[in-house]
Amino acid sequence: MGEKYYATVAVDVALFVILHKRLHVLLVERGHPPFAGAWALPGGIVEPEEPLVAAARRELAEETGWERVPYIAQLAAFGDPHRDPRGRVISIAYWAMSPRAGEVRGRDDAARARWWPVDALPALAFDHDRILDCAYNRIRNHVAQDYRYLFHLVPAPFTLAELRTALEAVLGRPVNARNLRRFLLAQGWLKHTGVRSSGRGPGRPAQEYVPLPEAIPTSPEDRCLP
Amino acid sequence: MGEKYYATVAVDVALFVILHKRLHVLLVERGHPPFAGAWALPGGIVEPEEPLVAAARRELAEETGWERVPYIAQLAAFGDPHRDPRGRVISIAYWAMSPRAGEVRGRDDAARARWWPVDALPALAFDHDRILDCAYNRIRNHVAQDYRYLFHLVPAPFTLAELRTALEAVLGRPVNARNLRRFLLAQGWLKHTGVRSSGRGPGRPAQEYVPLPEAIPTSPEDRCLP
DNA sequence: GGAATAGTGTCTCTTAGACACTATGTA
DNA sequence: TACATAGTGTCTAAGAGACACTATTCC
Repeated sequence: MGEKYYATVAVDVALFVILHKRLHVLLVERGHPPFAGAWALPGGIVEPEEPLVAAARRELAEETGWERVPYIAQLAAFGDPHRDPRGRVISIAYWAMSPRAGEVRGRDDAARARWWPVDALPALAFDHDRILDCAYNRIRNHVAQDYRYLFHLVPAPFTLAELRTALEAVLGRPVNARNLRRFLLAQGWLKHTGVRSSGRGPGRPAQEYVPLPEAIPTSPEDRCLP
Repeated sequence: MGEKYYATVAVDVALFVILHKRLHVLLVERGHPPFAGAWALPGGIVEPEEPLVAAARRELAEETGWERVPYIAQLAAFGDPHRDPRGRVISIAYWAMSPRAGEVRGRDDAARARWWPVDALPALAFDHDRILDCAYNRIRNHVAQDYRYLFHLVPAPFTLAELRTALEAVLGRPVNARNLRRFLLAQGWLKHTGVRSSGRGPGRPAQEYVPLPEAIPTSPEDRCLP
């Protein structure tokens, strides 16, 4: 294998959050061609000495202004020969989750960044619709298989109802409250903080919980993926 | 994103088969530096106009002499800045399965290719031990979650005992024959071919089955991954 | 007959689903 | 009080695990 052929290597990131009881993803508006004015996943070129996941984190930080997202994992490589009209670009896609869903500032004042509900997306640049499809599948499957991933989507301390709302947002279907409660409490993942949330509208106040540190899934970064 | 930086893009493939009731993977002996003489996953550079999975298939065909493996899926991208001493090489790894486990011929007479049991591997070139670790995890998780993947590891027609042997090889632990049989027959995945295998040693001959075409998992190639 | 492999009957335990019920807050 | 949300008791059905049993072949 002689280094015969070179391609551009980029990263793109699908960052998911829960907003207004719905699953949202971060998109940025492109300021330059190609696809100027279209919405796209945050991303960019990998630097020569930069690990892939570091590039993903850097691009995310540049778009959000946040220093660190608590969970990020590789999604897949997208390398269709003509996915970028400028030439061959292989994109390593990542997916990430954050319990913070506050203001995001764009890369500069020209570029806008905002949260979009995953079930009402705009048209996307490049093959980002495919990437996002893939990422959405991934987060659903992961969360469905291990509810502990919810701890990265819901800020602690949380009530069991908040966990359920997040789960329903990710799965896109209602979840039986009784069964979820029974399951979560049986796992021993949660520490009960005597505190009760109250004052938020009518209804009985709920108990608040914090996840045990060892129950929080660690970010695989670029380690082995299941 | 101006095309500032270029890297070499390669593919590597972990092809799994069942051999002598054990899970094996295809490795090739490197003929040239770096890592001359060491064993490595089959792989090579992606051509300019070549889709990634096509490159993976091509490299596999060159190493095995087989035209087509029935299942191949993307594993992950490995892009550590110094994983290749010659410079920056991003490798897109694939994993594949085949029910054929016969002779493989090397790329040429100089390069050897052979099957290695996954639980007794030699030292590997580059970061291929990490890739293979990842691939082994992947096949285990996939098969454990959906036994239909076994149809790509066991040549049809097969007996339920053959399926069980393959499953045990992949999972690395014994599986209860009664429960597996009950489960498989309940799924309606199998068509009973009246044929009975016989003449192979002592014991009652077993019924033979063929998987229904719609029960055979299709190769995702580069479509969305779960 | 004995060894080896294929296949069955059936009990238990765990878990998910469903749903009616009670508890405690706000307006 | 009515209403909304939190939380409990409990029946049911499905599936996994275990294990003793029968069936059919080769030697």
